[in-house]
Amino acid sequence: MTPAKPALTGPMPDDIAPIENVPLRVQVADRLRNAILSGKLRPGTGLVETALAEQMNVSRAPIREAIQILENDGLVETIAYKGKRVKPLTAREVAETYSLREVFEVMAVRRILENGAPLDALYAHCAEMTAAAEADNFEALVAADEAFHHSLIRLADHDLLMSSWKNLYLRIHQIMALRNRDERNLSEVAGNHPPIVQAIADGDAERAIKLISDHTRILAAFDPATIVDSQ
Amino acid sequence: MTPAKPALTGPMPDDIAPIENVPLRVQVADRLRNAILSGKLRPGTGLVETALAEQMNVSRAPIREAIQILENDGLVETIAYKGKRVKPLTAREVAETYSLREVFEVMAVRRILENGAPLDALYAHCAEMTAAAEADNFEALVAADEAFHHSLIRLADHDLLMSSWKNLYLRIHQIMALRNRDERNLSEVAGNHPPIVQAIADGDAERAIKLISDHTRILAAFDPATIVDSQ
DNA sequence: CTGTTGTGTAATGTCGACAATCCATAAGTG
DNA sequence: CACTTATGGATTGTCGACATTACACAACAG
Repeated sequence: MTPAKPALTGPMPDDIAPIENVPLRVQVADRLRNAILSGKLRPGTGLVETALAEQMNVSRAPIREAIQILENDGLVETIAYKGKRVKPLTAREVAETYSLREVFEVMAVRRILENGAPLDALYAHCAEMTAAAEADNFEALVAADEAFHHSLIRLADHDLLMSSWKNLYLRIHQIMALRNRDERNLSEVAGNHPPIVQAIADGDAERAIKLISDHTRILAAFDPATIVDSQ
Repeated sequence: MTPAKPALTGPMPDDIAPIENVPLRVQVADRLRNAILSGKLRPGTGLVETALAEQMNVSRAPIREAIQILENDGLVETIAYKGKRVKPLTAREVAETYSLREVFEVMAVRRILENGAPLDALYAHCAEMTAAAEADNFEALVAADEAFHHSLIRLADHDLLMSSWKNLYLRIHQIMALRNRDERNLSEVAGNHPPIVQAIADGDAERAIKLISDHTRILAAFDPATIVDSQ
């Protein structure tokens, strides 16, 4: 069926890394996004195109487009002829972000219960969390927690929900970076998740929804003083 | 308390219409958005910057930024170095759009029930719908329906929900424009709404949620043949 | 001193030109 | 004939320069 191909085209290490042709605007957007999400660029900080352009050694065009990308992400806002700045983060916005997240995750659980889905990934991330908690590794716990919730959304098999959730989670990253290190008991956080998976596995809709709902709501508690709301 | 101000600053007709300084990119984006939402630009249609620029007598910069705005709205997608096009609309996307809308509206009802809100606007829009149905005015009915749901979301007092819903509703506009005129009985559509308001007024959460849920789900029914999905 | 009016500066908004990339098609090669 | 390699055209990506706007501050008038 498939005739032998010429020998010249030998097997090639397929991780030779194709040359990524990432447009400048994307590179710029990624750098700025990282800065914002890591809290290095605090809410209210002004973003001046010319300054950024000079700093990054590119023209203003990619900078403008990058900032627009971040605007789409909801991380930056523009005031015509005045300037662009990292979107201020009010206590209200934080609360709204978490409440919408709750709705998204409940929706995911509902869909998983209705349509079914393999729960292996969820179990795996639970294990990761437990391990991280025992090792007292905060970073790892946070990563595993995000992986858990990401998997939960993915299993819901709903592209629009996924993209909406991802977009929302950007702000959650920002919020987490801005607020003081959570002094919650690590093992408590880790312990919250397995019952959720169990309830889903049991097909117990009411319990699963209540658990995921409570869980995301608890995460919403935050210290308002850490949020910069500069004008 | 307030000293009399100099007479020179007399009362001024306050509808003197401030000169609107709408950036070109916004004008372009609005025009393109209208074309897409009204179905004149069908999904899959390629958007060539140079052509648009010449056609609208502006340079490519505002065109690019306008297209990016539409990308944020989820109406356009870009393929690097290849082109931009009106995002194809698959049956799956349509279904996802409506299911997410359902979740949003249920969330709104929940919040209204929890926090309370004046329902006058909802009653008013119900009346508009009834009138439109009696006059057999399809356009007016659609407008009133949107106003009803918009008010519902507004009453939930949740900015993020509002912006998410608005963004979602853009696609609903597009879908409605693309699919054949709904042959549903106008008065039936109009009649769906008052019970929802009544249930909210009664504080009957379960009924209100079921009604709004059923209502939005019914709207999701569509004729797949009318959706263009040109690869 | 209060309020108005000018002016300058800094930022965004817009433009036209050039560079980089992809795709299709044709030319070349064993 | 199968496959590779040029080549051309079309499209997006990037750049630097100029236009427009808004704000702050100074100068001025009542």
